[in-house]
Amino acid sequence: MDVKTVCLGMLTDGPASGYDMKKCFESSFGHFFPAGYGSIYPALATLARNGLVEFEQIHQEGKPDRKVYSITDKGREELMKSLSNPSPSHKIRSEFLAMLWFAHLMDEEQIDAVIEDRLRDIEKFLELIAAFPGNDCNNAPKGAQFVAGFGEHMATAFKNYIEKNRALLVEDAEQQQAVVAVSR
Amino acid sequence: MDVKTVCLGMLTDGPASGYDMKKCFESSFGHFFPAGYGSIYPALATLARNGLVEFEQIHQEGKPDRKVYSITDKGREELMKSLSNPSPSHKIRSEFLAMLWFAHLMDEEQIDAVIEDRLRDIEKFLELIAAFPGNDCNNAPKGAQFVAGFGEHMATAFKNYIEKNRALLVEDAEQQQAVVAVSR
DNA sequence: GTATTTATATATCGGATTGATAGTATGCCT
DNA sequence: AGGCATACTATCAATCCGATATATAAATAC
Repeated sequence: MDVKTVCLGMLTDGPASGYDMKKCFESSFGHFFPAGYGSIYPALATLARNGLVEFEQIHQEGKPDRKVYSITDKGREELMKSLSNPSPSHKIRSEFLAMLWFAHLMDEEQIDAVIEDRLRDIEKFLELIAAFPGNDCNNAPKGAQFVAGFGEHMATAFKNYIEKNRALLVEDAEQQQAVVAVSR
Repeated sequence: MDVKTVCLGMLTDGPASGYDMKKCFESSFGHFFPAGYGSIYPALATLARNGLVEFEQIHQEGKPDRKVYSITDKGREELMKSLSNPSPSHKIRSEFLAMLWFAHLMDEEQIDAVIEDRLRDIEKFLELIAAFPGNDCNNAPKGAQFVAGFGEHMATAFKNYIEKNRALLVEDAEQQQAVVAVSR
């Protein structure tokens, strides 16, 4: 399940260009599987080299050529093989949490700025996902609904946790000794 | 806030070897900022080259030599600069969600296997974090408590979401049409 | 009426990260 | 005797990330 596999999966919904896929990554996959051009184009090149996708070069007036990719039978087979992995990963990479681990080295203003920035980000994401009911590059809402619901659920949990526990970070050292457990 | 910066931060708590830091990444940072030897050793080499850390080679009877790193004043300065970034990132990379997006291409058994595997993972993580109150490589509990609490809170939310919504994934197409929104 | 931004499209590059592997020595279990 | 765990170091290929380059048209701003 790398970028190649996700591209392959997107193509089961119909042919698309690298540019189309980038948009799909932004709108639908962005919050749990981000990918940029630097991943997508090399992935498509490798897939084509291995015969898992094929493409047609389409000339357009006034716009750059499009390379429209389609999945092949071999590609469909490979995709099914990937989907049979029973232990797909789920990883977080958070500069936010890494930074706050060292909150004792920061001053209050810095901590507040970081927290407020994150809250804005979450709010923005919740708005984005609210205006997004099974609309775009994949019309099979079964998994899409589950994943969108997941995003909303977790973003809300994130927000709640920050709001209830941010005070912990700006307490001074004496008070802090009295705190035994993180509030829940 | 890359691996270099986190290593620098760890060293504010006292000198340590690459091996020590790996253990710290496993026990404390693993769930939100994973890093392996392939990241840590090059990071330490670069930090040393730039004078942000220094090290002492310690010979041990019966064991391989240890390279014990300490942070320098220049390193402390650099760390403070990193901690002043007001927009640290927070990213998820989930093969799990990417796979379930394509649930309509999978059969029920596969979906169940993937879900059960994830639930086991979450349970394992919750046990791990329960046996972990401000113990190891960083003795400043302010941020550590916040981060550990975060891990527990989010893992619980994750588990709850799966349990309440997994049925959505194995409904057949007709039923699915009747579902309007993801339950909350 | 010109300037800037946005949209459409391709692609590459340096640097960072991942996951596996390699090497070397001790001790513990069966 | 063989295998595995622990304690240390380190590197390599494959991949990924973020920024950047290139080009043109349409839309919007000033």
